[in-house]
Amino acid sequence: MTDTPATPRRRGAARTEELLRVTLDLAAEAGYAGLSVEAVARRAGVGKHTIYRRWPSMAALLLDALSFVWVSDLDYRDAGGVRADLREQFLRSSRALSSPPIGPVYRAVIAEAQADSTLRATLHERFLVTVERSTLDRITRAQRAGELVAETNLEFAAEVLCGTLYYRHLLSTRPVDESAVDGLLDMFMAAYGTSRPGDVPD
Amino acid sequence: MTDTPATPRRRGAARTEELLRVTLDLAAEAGYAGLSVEAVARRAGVGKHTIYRRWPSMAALLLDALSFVWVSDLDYRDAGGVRADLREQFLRSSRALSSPPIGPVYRAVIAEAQADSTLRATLHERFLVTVERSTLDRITRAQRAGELVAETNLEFAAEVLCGTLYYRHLLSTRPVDESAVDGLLDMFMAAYGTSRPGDVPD
DNA sequence: CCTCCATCGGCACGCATCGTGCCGATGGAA
DNA sequence: TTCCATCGGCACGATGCGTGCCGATGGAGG
Repeated sequence: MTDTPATPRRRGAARTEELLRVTLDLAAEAGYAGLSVEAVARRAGVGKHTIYRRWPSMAALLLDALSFVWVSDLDYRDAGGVRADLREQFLRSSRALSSPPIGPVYRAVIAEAQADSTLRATLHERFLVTVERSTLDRITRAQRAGELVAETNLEFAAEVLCGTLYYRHLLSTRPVDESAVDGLLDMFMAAYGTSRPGDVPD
Repeated sequence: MTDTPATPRRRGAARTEELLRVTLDLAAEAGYAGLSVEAVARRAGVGKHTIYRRWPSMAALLLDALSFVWVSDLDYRDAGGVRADLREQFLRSSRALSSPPIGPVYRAVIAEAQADSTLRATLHERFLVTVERSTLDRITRAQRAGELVAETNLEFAAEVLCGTLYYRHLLSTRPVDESAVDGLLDMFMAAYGTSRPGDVPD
């Protein structure tokens, strides 16, 4: 996406990064509306070719722009119990996902993906699955630590956790706030936690 | 009788219903691509005014078209236990949601909704919340029947159930099949069921 | 320091869709 | 039979898409 090792990019890489920034700026200001190749080119003072030379479509540009700011924002350190760690990460990524740069770009990608199954697969693989996987890693460690019951289908649990949050973010109008995250974790721990229900640590 | 085979130029309500059908046909054949006011007008042999006189935008048409075939497909009868009932309904609506007429139209609405928060609210209220509510009703009855533990936040549980399925349908590339529904219900019953295998209630 | 040419900005094209305006035809109700 | 709301058809300006062509520019190779 940045440069090719065979052909030396002269002004290429700098332009590429600038275009990503312009795309994010545009998204932060105008939202999903006004996100178009023409608009990015106009705003950057750039010919449309300079964009099409790098990305085959607006959707591809949006995906790269998203990668540019959404650098694996989920970083599960084992700081507290599994519940506290999940809670912190969910709240953190929820804040990022609903704030100007990322939110509108994510929406735009979702919209474009509805028309293009290849793009949808890319979106799923590059963002949704990534988030699920890091969540899965964290709860796998929790299972090994005895915090979760042994016979749990952790992959599906990770999907339910992340899917519910994405559902709220991208399809519903409800906010992803503390009560939502707490409710979700209540259900998760009630289903798979080894501590007794009614006993809510952390 | 307006059965003249030449040009039965219908008016009013007849035209409205015909336009909804044409929209669904178009979606079933061409999918999300090719869903436009122009395309519907062309296909129906109709002036664009005839469409704009009825719906303010393509998105509104799509919402009505969706209502036209998605007539509260969730009908929870209390046939078996809560798990069996949920399972049946989830599988049934999943089949409907992924088949030609409804699937593409739903995708189109999702895409349009990303650009219009009013539309997104309408979509949420008219479809997502409706499904959640009928699910909530069923599990509320289950709670009264003693199948679910008393202190459960049922509203949130209904959202998690429906949200996970919608996440799979509309954002991921995984199919909503029996194993997905079973996995989801496993988690739900493990969290809130009163007869939990391997666990000692109370 | 100079030459070369890949990349650059700018402009224009053909196509498509949007939402609107206008016109003459049509057909259901009075 | 008359009337007029609705209709189909056509055209418009605006916008975005993806591409083609131009002359300018500036970094790398000599």
